[in-house]
Amino acid sequence: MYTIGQVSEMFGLPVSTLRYYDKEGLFPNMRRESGIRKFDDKEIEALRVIECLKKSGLEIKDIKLFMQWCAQGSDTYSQRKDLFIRQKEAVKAEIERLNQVLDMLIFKCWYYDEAIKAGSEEHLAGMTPENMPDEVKEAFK
Amino acid sequence: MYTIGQVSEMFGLPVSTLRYYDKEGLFPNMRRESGIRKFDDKEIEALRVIECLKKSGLEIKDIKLFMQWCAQGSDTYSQRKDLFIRQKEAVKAEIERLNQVLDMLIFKCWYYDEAIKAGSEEHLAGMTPENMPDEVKEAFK
DNA sequence: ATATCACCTAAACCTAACTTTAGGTCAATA
DNA sequence: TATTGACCTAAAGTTAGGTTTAGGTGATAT
Repeated sequence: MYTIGQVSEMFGLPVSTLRYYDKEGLFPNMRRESGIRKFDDKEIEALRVIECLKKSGLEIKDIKLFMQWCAQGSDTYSQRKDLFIRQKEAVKAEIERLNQVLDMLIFKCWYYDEAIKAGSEEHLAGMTPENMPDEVKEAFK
Repeated sequence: MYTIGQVSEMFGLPVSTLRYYDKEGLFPNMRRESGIRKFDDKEIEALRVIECLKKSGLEIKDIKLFMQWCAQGSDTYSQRKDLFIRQKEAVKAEIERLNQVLDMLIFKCWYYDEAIKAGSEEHLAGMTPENMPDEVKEAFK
């Protein structure tokens, strides 16, 4: 059982953010004592899941839905599982996209390395992959 | 030499977005003919870089800076390279973060699989890694 | 000749996810 | 007793990255 200030410390989140999450319905049936929020283990675990789902790209309103499913009990297991499957695929896709971006960035680092060495970019204009180090070739498409 | 409509098609970006980028200074000294924007190869290449830097998490105002460096010539090679190095590290870090999120999501998929099989979550409360498949263990921390 | 189409601008609008502000309660400390 | 500190609310403000609107120009198709 923690106060909002303690939870803020634990998670490194501003108090205002926790209040905002609560207002958005991310902690359905959180306890209160004379108006003051009491974060139980259930809310702490919820917050961990919130952080995870947020990082996976889910919006607050959809996280709210998930939390409502949790409050509804075992009838919603498969909806919850499906959500996690969707987010899993979304994160996989995002990682793939970022790996392509990474290739391009690796190429650009090499490109400017060469440009700095030569003092100009001119010789880099009609470049073919043969003249590039292996790690850079991939990025050339 | 392309019109804004052609570039919109090529990149799958709304015309309004291209105008917005221009207004934000992402195409310094783009040509115009009687008021109408002309996208040359330089701008097309710029747009490719813009897409990459955006996906790497760079803000528009910093992309604008980069484009100004490009317009300034060879004096700014090392600043440009440093930027790409920074973004490369940022993307690497982001990929790592997402891999952790992915672990958690894999765990949750397994968790709800078990819960569905058993009809309840009760037996999952005091779980230790031994009872989990290999791919799931990592996510348990 | 008129209507449509692609282009233009400035300015208002939009959305998500917070953050800030202004004002208030209550308990403990100086 | 007065003030500090942790909590509360409702409502307004903020930011990034666009999108939409309203009004205008000029070339081509009917």
